[in-house]
Amino acid sequence: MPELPEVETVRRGLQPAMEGRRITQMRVNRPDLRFPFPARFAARLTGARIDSLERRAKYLVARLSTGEALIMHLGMTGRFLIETPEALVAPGAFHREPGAGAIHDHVIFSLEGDARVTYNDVRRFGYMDLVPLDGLAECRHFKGLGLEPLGNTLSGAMIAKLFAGKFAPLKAALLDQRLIAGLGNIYVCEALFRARLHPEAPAGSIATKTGRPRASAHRLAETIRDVLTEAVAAGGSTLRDFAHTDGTLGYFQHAFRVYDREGKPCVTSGCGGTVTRIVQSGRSTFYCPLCQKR
DNA sequence: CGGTGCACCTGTATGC
DNA sequence: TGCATACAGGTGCACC
Repeated sequence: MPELPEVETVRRGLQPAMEGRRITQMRVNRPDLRFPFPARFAARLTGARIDSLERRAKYLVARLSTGEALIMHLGMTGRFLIETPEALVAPGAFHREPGAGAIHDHVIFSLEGDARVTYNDVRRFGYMDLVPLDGLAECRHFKGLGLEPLGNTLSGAMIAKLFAGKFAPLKAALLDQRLIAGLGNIYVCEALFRARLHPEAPAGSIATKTGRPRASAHRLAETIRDVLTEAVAAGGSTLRDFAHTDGTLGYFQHAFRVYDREGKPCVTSGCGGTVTRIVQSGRSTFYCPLCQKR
């Protein structure tokens, strides 16, 4: 469930259960997720207080009282079950009937105040790591990460500078976390549609030869910001994997204009186009061939 | 170096 | 019903 809006939604859901609380017990049910857990993972977390829970791009970052940070990436199917005495379900978490299957529960945090947070990940593309707090930005996960699209650095001028001279398609450039960090397949499709830009156009085409922004670069910066802001406000998107959630996870999927709408009419009034699906670098791209120009 | 394609893993939907 | 195939929100790495 994990583009920026979904991760931010999860962060907000986990915050009350985790922030300011000490980890009293860790259960780690396997030696690895996508990567092996770091050495003595459970021991290094047990007894630590979580001073804050933050987000960087698609990562969750728990700052710990031990001088380390717990970094969590949700991959494709990572999600959290949150159980606290105050509420059995929190925004951004999934819900499960008591006693229901737990075969993909990989990590369980027990926290002060009888709170419990369970990390569940069917495909295990997610991972967790512990890194020193000092020099967090230089750790191997964050070094080389591009700009935060909801920060104050995203602008038409900045995107033009990043994309200038690139022949990779816009779709690929927007998915490249080294340039802009946090977009994924859904929100790239949606932002390109809103900016009326063709996903196969060369990334460099939004800039002049000298790297100055064209009008399309400004449009793109604005639509990225807009779609992410709206999605965060909606609590992210809930896709097929989460059909059995209780609905607290978000409803932005109802606002998709192109994603997963192959064969449906373009929503632009008077356009008359049909949403089309193509495959770019092995992943589905949805777009309107009439609205979106190269 | 820039760009592309596949591998990683499990579950579900679809078609024969 | 059974079985084969395609596809799914991500990304690290091998390869041209």
